[in-house]
Amino acid sequence: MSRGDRNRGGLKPRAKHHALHDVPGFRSALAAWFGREGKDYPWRRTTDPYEILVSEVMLQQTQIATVLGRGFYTRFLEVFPDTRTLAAAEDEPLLKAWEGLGYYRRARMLREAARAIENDHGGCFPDTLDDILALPGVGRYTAGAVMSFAFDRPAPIVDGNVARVLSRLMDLSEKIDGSGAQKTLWGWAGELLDESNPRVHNSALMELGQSYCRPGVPDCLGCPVSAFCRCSEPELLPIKGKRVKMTEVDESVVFVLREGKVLLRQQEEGRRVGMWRLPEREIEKDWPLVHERKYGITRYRVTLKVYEGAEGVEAGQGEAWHPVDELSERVMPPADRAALAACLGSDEEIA
DNA sequence: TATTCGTGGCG
DNA sequence: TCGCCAAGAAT
Repeated sequence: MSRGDRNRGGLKPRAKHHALHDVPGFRSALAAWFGREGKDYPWRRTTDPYEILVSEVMLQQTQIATVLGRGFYTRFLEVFPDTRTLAAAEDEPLLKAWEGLGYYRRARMLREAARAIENDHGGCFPDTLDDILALPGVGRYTAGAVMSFAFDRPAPIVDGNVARVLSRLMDLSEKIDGSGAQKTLWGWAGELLDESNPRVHNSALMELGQSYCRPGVPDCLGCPVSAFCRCSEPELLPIKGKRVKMTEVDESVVFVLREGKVLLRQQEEGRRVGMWRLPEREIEKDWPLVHERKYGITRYRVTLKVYEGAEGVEAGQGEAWHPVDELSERVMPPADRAALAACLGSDEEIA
């Protein structure tokens, strides 16, 4: 018995309809379900385009649970309630509000977007697709999201959720990474879009992708649009390209505690620019290894090795001594913060 | 087109 | 433990 047979045996109903042949039927089934079961997120309680944009940028490649559960969204809007305050933000408070979210370039580009709105649009958030798309850090998806969620204007969106939903719904057999498949997906999103109700329609499509039509094995029995779904093996869709292999790397850094201060180095360029880290150094033979931890960043599997430096260690270029009781105010990557906490907690053991 | 950019949670 | 990957965009 193949996986397809088992699937047809009861898990996934066979499609009776075709979404593109009964577009109104598909739209109403989707919207009706969303009306019943749609979740209540903070960004669904506002139509302020700035607040919507903040949520969308935060949610790029980041799970709702992270943004919501750890309070990033609410905290960010408290510190930067509008484009004017964000446009004027200094690096440190900006990155502090983003610390732990990752992809820190997003924060800088969000500030650039706020500056563009202040400088090029007189502080008034643009309400056309082209103008929103022109904002830094805003691509096709985010522009469509702001258009539909904030202004309730018709613009299709295709994110990971929608791509999964549509690839299953239409039984898309090609890899979704390619430009051809992307064009197809955006085309479907545009055809299916309910132009009289874009906010609800797009919200529903995305939420379907995170609930019933989730990655891996979906819950087709509860799915409100299963009658329209053409695929027989949803667990095999969408088809994705190969992932880059992880590369093992070591980072040897030094921990020095002197007169209640620790030595840190500010990242001058590249990833995590502006953030304070334990200084990478040539390690002397007699420095003891005091802590070791692994973390992943992009395609690297990093082993962070912390050695306790001896008397002679001095602050070099870009380095400074930071009082231990002020460390919470510095902007640091979670790995460095955790390593530092472990070193300060117990100087000797290797955690 | 392929790669880069973070982090945490989950099976 | 380890691979997978989540409301993408820029280069």
